[in-house]
Amino acid sequence: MSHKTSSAPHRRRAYAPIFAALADETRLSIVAKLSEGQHRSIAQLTEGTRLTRQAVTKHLRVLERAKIVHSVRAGRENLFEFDPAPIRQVREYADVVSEQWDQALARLKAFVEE
Amino acid sequence: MSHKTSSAPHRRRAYAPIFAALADETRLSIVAKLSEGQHRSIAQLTEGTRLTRQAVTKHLRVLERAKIVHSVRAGRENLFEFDPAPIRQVREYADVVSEQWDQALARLKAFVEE
DNA sequence: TTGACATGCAACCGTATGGTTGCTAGTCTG
DNA sequence: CAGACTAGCAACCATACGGTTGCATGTCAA
Repeated sequence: MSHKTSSAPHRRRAYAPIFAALADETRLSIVAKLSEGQHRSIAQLTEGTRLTRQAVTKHLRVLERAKIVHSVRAGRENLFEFDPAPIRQVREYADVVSEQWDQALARLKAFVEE
Repeated sequence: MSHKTSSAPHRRRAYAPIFAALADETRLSIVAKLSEGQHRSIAQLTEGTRLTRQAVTKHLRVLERAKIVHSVRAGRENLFEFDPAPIRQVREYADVVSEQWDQALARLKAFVEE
């Protein structure tokens, strides 16, 4: 085995769906709100925006599919909570790519200085 | 000023377009290839995939618009190179959200333990 | 100069996406 | 129970997206 052989479940390259879920301003602000720690109902999350509740619901489903968020029924309302794992994967992706790039630069520098 | 007041240009919340550019497997593999350090022509980048050169070109334009990549004309070919700044922004985003979440958990824990 | 090669441009296509509206169905509360 | 509130479902719409094909253009090399 070479490096980093599944220290965490990892889900091998499922980055695109996560990025897709984050590729929308509305969704980003929902994530921002929920990452504050408090769970919120759909109505609450709709409040700030000038969108319909339905639109917000759709966005929440997208975030839910990407596991960035999960919902819990509480009586008549549906409370959404933040789930940190995918965001950590995003960070991991950025780290891997950045590191690969840095190493490439280092090799280039070493070659030029010879 | 509170914290981290523009240590870099920062471009204040333009995360969504970056995530959108990364929300596609094809584009992710292009990024993976280019972050190895070597610049590549469109034809070269098309080689591995079973896509048309045109499709790859479109993906490259998307990455270009997001500043993840830039192209340099070299005779009859167009060489694309990786640009690390947006990926660093991605990492920064993940850091900010993760930290906010961690702090929320810490506050909760402190409250419970009181 | 003539191909062969590397791209660019434009039109076209099917499907996904972001939003809306209208209507229905649980769930509290007075 | 009745009304108010929270949410789900479905249909519909315009536009964006991923891909393709066809044709034109620029460039290198024999």
